Amino acid sequence: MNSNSETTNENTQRVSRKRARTRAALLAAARRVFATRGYHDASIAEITEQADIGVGTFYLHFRDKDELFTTLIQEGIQDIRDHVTSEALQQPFEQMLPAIVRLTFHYAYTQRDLFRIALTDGGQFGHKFQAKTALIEGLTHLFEIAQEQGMLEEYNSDLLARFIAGMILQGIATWFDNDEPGPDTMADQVLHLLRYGLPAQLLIEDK
Amino acid sequence: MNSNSETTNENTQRVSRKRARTRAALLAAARRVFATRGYHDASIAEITEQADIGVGTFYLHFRDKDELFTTLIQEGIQDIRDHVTSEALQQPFEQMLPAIVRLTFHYAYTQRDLFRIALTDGGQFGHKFQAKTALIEGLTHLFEIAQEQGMLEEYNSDLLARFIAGMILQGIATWFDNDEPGPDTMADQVLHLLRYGLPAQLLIEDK
Amino acid sequence: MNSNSETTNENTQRVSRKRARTRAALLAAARRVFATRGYHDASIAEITEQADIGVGTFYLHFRDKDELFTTLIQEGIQDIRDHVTSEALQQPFEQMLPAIVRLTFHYAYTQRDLFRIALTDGGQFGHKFQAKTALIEGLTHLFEIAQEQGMLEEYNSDLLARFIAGMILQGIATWFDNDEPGPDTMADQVLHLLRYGLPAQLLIEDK
Amino acid sequence: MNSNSETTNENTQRVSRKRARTRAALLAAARRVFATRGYHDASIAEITEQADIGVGTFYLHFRDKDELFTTLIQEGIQDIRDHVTSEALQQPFEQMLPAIVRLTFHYAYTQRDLFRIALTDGGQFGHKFQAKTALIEGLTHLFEIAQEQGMLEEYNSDLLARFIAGMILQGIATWFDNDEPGPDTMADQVLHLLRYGLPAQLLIEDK
DNA sequence: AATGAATGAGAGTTCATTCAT
DNA sequence: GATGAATGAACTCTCATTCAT
Repeated sequence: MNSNSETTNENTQRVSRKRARTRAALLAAARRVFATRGYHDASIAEITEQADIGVGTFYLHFRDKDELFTTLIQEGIQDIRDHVTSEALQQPFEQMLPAIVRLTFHYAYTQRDLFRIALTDGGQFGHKFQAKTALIEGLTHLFEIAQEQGMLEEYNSDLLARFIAGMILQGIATWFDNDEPGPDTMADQVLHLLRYGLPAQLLIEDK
Repeated sequence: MNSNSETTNENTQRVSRKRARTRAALLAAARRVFATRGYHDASIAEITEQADIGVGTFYLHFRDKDELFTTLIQEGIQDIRDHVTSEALQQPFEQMLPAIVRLTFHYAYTQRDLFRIALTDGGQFGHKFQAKTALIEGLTHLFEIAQEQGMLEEYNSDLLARFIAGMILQGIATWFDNDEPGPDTMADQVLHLLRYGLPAQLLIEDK
Repeated sequence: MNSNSETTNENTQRVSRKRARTRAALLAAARRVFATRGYHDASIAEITEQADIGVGTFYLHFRDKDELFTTLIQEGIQDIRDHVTSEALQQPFEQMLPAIVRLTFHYAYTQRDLFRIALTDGGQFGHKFQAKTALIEGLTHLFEIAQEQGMLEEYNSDLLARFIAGMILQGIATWFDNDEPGPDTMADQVLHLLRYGLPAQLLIEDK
Repeated sequence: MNSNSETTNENTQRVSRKRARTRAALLAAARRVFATRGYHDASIAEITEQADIGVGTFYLHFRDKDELFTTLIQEGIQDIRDHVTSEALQQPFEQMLPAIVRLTFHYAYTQRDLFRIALTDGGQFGHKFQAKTALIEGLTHLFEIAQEQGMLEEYNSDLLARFIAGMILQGIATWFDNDEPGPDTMADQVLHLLRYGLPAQLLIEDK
């Protein structure tokens, strides 16, 4: 009996490991295919072919193409978010914004293909999820704390978060065509702009 | 003969006016349909139906769906670009950046639906054209001139242009879900950030 | 202008005649294919191929396979019903039941393939429509009138209608395997049974 | 050895009891699923799920879906046939027809779901088996004996059997939508019609 | 020039059946 | 013997595009 239940257990584990491997193969293939073809021109057939599994198997793992796409993006973004969050939280509060900017550029650089997919095709998915949402939320949270401490009084913290997210995402989008400059330069430039702004001579307005 | 050629001429004009009206009806219908359905779920049939013309007629005006989309975006963007450029050029150089920011927000606000289309679905069109391209180019040009005058020495002007375009586009994207805050507040916040940056307390880094 | 509008009118008519021909070709092909394959094993591809039109064209005429099937049966049944009804109504009331039985067998014999389809596969369509419904309704109506005149007091008129419809349909079903005996013999036998019943010796019951 | 072979025997019995239970569970589940979904929309997956066994196990008991369906119907019909036959044979010949009619309605009423399946989907199975076949055969046999005894000379006994089977099956089909009236009333009405026929006033024909 | 019926390639999806475990 | 993940043929249906009228 003991051996029997152990065998069953082993089998269960083996089976679920196999399942997980198939799922992972699908996600990896989807990443490649979505990146080269875009969401709509990517066919399930091509994805399963690249993953070297049968078409029908796809539907054992994902309800449909939408769910595959959503899962791919969300798991990828979640992964980055987890890393960025845990590392940024090791910083004292004053160093957190630079940390977030640097870490986001850093991880996004290693996952440029995922961002290409998310930013190119993600918009079609009714804002349910978005690559940018996580970033905006994190920054908003940070700025709200800063406001409670009397800083940033002139700013709407949500807008501010969006602007900075916009800068970062535009920086990431630069890598879709060109791998240079790398994440460090990107972060330097963004942080310099945030710290010093532009020369007053460029910002004259008469009312 | 004279009268004959005049008649022909009149006919030609009438025909070309009719053609132009049909074309305009198609573009207007496309704008509505793309905005509600997105590029891929918009069908030529629905567009022609809304424009109250036959399906076949569509192909007398546009080679295919892609060309319609591209034309719609490009003409819309060109229109805004023309306005922004001509008005900004009336400013002295030092007031040009604020003018561009304000004017871009201003015109984009009146054309939110076009930007929704361009930013949501535009990414799929292999970077051939992009809503952001015009903006980035304009800003890059401006910053290059500033650099020639010895300003912005610490910045890569192309990157700087991208970051600021990113801020503006993210501001515009805010309007996809919510009409508030309006273009003036948007511009104020962006310009404030560019002028004063963030408090040094939020930007401490130890090396 | 006159000639112009006439031309348009002619075109419209020609086009709609063409449409009708295509639709008729589809119904005829469907009849053949459903008869040989049964509803579920009949594919749209085979039907359109037999009708010598493109697959897509099918969907200009029918929403889906269900609608084609339903239409096929209903138009066929309606056709028979119209004939039977109009001819039976020319009879005095007392001769109506024999007329209905004879006419139903008569027309059904010429449309055996349609009944094969309706009776073989029709059951799957949630009783929304049925080949038998028309017949049962007509008979029920007749028997209700007879009851108002004091006849058939021992009978439930709806049940009676069903039983007689059952006999007739079973007679028709006989032709699915064998063309003999023809409609006249069928009607003779049914009417003889209805008129004289079976010998009392076969129907003894002790309570 | 003795004990060993006994053990083997016990095991064999246990295994075959288990097998039988699994088979019965499959048939019961199939009955439910076919009744609610119809043959084509019933999936093996749903049947095995309801039977609480693995999909693969299904194929250890039945060659395919067709065999399951055929077996389900045939075993059910055979069961009724056995009961009806054995009970009817206890009657003297003259009472046999009423007995068959009553018993058939009686057993069919308790198995309405099976008849729904057989009559709704059975037609698709190329007349290999049919719910009605058994009934028609039995009646034909009866009428042939009656004919040998000089009765029913005006009738074709096979046709007569079909007509009466048609009445009974139509009566049973009434229960698919409505549980009323019960089997006794059904039998009463059928037997009354067979005994007395319809009033001559409804059956006038002029030649 | 304008029309819209017709086209058919190609998509997503299902499910009876197999077979390694 | 029992399992259920994997399979892939086959299906229905869509829609950009064509072309006879």
